[in-house]
Amino acid sequence: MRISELSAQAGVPVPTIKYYLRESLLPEGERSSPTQASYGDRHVGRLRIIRALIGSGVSVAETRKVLTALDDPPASAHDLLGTAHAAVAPPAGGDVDLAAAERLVSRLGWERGKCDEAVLAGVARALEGLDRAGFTISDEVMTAYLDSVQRIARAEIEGVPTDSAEAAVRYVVLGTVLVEPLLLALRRVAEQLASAERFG
Amino acid sequence: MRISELSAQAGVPVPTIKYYLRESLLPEGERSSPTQASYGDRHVGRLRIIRALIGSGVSVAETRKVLTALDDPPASAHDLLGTAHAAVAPPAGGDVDLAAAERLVSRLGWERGKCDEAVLAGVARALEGLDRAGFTISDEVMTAYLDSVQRIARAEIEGVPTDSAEAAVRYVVLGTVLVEPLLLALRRVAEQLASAERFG
DNA sequence: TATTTTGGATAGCGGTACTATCCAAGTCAA
DNA sequence: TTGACTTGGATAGTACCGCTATCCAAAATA
Repeated sequence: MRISELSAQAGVPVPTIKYYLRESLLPEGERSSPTQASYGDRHVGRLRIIRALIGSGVSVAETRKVLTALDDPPASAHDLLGTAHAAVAPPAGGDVDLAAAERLVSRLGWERGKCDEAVLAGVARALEGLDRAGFTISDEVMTAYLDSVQRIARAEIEGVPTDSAEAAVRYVVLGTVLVEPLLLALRRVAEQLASAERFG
Repeated sequence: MRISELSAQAGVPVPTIKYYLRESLLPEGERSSPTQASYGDRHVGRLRIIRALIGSGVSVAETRKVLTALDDPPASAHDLLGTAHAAVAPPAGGDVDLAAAERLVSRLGWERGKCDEAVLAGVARALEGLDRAGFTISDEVMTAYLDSVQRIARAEIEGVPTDSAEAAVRYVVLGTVLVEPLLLALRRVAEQLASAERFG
C-alpha cells in the first residue's frame, strides 16, 4: 500500500500523514527502494489511534509518548499504567502544594508513595484552580466524587485483560485518555437530568 | 485602584489585563477622566475567575461566554445549567450520530428532549472517538460510569444553593468547568491505587 | 515643572497542528 | 521507450491562540 492509498483508507490527507511520519507518530513504511516505501494495515490502525488521540485534545507530543508506551510495554501492568498516566499528565507546572491533595486522596486509601507524584500533582493543581476562583466543594459532593472515582477505577482495573500484554497495554493507554471526554460528557447529561428532576 | 495596583493584587501582568479588557473578559473601570479609569475589588475577583478558567484550558471565547452567563443569569436554575453547559461544550462538529448516545443515556433516565442536544452530541462525539480507535468498553465498566456520573450529578445538583441567584450561578458555572480537571485527576489516582491493589 | 504612569491602539511573538510547494527519483500506461 | 503521474522527503508557509512589546498623548504625581 502506498501513501495515497493509506490516506484514502484512513481518511487522513497525505500531507498530514507525512507530517506524522516526520513527527515519529507513524513508523516508516517498508522501503522497496531508496525513495519508495509501502504501508500496511498496521499503519492504518496506527493512524486511527493517532487521530482519536489528537481529536480528543491530546497534543502531538503526548500522543508520541502514548504511542511509545504502546510500542514498548513496560514489564508489569502496574508500571504500564504509570507510563500511560505520565504520558498524558498535564505538564508539571513546578511547585505545587501537595498537602491538600494528599489529605484528599488519603480518603481513597492513598498512602505516601503509593502513586505517581505527577498524578498527585494533577489533583493539587485542580484544587488550586478551584481555590483561586474562590470555589469550595461541599463535603457531600466531594464524598460523591471520591466514591465515584473509586468505583470507576476498580471496575476499569478489574477489566484489564490479562491474556495478552498487548491487549493490556492498549486497554490501559487508550482507556486512560479516550474515556475522559466520555466521562465529562456523561456527567453533563446526568447533571441536566438531575437538574430537570429537581427544578423541572 | 489603578491598573498597576490591580495587576499587583491579582498577580496578572498589566499587558494581560489590557488584553482581557480588549477581549471584554474584564469590564472597564470607572472612568475618572477621558483617559483614566479606576478598578475595584470586583475586578480582582473577576480576574481570579478568568485566570482559573483559562488556566483550566477553557479558551478565551468560552471564558467570555461563561462570564456572560455569570453576569446575566437566566431566569431558572435549570436554564442556567444549560447556559453554562452550552458555554463550555466542545464546539459542535456538525453531523454526529446521536443514536448510540441516546441508547446509552437512556440508562440514566434520559428521554427524548430531556436535555440539551449539544450535551448529547458531546457524548456522541466521545463514543465516536473511542470507536474510531477501536476501543470498546465492557458492560460492567460502562455501568460503573453511568452509576457514578449519576451519583455525582445528583450530589452536585442537590448542593445548588437556592438562597441567592448569584450564588447559584457561580456554583453551577464554575462547578461545571473547574471540577472537570479534579475529577480526571482523582480518577487517575484511584486507578493507580486500584492497580496497586490488583497487581502491585 | 519634570518624571512617571495611564488608557488605548497596533503590531509582534512563540507555540501548535497542520498545509503547500518544490524536487529528483521512481512507477506505469500507451 | 516515452511521457504523464506519483512518491518520499525536505523546507517553508498558514491560521489560530494567548499573550507581550512598543508607542503615543493625556493625566497624575513628585
